[in-house]
Amino acid sequence: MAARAAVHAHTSHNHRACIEDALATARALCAERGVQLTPLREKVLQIVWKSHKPVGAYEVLDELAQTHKSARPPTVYRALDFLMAEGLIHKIESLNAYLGCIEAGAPHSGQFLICRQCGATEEIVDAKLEAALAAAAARAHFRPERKVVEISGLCARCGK
Amino acid sequence: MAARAAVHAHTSHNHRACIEDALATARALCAERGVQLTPLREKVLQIVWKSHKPVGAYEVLDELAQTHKSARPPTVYRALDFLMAEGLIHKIESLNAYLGCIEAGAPHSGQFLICRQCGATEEIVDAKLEAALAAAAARAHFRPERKVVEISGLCARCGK
DNA sequence: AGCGCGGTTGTTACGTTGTATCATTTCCCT
DNA sequence: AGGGAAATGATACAACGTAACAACCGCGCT
Repeated sequence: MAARAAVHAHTSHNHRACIEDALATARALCAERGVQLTPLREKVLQIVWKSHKPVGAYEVLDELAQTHKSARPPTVYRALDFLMAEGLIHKIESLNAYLGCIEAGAPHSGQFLICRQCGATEEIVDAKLEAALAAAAARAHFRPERKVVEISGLCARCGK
Repeated sequence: MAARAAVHAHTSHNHRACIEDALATARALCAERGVQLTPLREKVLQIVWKSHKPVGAYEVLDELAQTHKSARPPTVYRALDFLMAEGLIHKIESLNAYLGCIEAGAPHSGQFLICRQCGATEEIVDAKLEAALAAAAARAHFRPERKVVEISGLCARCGK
């Protein structure tokens, strides 16, 4: 799959293309892996990608229900679980909300900058930070499996 | 307040002393700050410190209700909010649970190693990791306020 | 065609986590 | 004693998440 151009949550960009890019990547990945990106799952992925702000499961449900009358909580959670398992979205633990992954394909725990003012959340990939996490775990003889890194504060735009 | 000896969640230690130490530190800190560590709040703090595993709010409620018949969810959440505001406990976001803070006094966002097997959760203080977090935020011109770092996996004992 | 099977979705009900709101009590200060 | 701020009591509800079973659907097999 083509590497997606780095898009910053707080900068303006063609978000329609941003969504399409994410969906195309997802379709390619799922085809390659032999897993089913069903219409329902794709719709949920699209809803999560509607913005660069984490979106709650029940917010997804409300959106989904507009075109999919039978949608219920399990409908949404199953789709979200699938998308997380395939590394297409992340859960933001400190918000109980979900965000499209900018590096789909390489399964990873993301690192996030969450603006408390505007809500925009940027996924960052920082090798030094990753190394520091690994080193900290190693020092305690701890075998890491999942790493949650969520920095809340003010983004460049809101912090001025 | 005296610096607490570094206690590792997974190593055996005199946990009764561990609790007493935490409570004494809390009493001293609150007195110094002129805030009220009421019997109710102290009881909640003690319950959170019962183990080195994060404890859910409703688990605290069940314990508390045994001696405090009028306890309700708001009772517990208010006490937990107070203890967090004073830096005496942390919330573990990925578990929706609470843990006693080993560095009470210096308000900080903790860094945690959470064993998925035994549940023991160790708070670590890693300057390099802290620096990496700050650097990552600075690179994005992001002003950090709260940092959530939770590494899940297997502790030294369980990972053997 | 009919059958069986795994994966997906539908459906109902419920469990867990967290809050809003207002009343009441407590306790200090004057 | 009275007034006010902080803390707690009490009721109700909102938000987040899951268990369990039924129904459906595509596909390979005979």
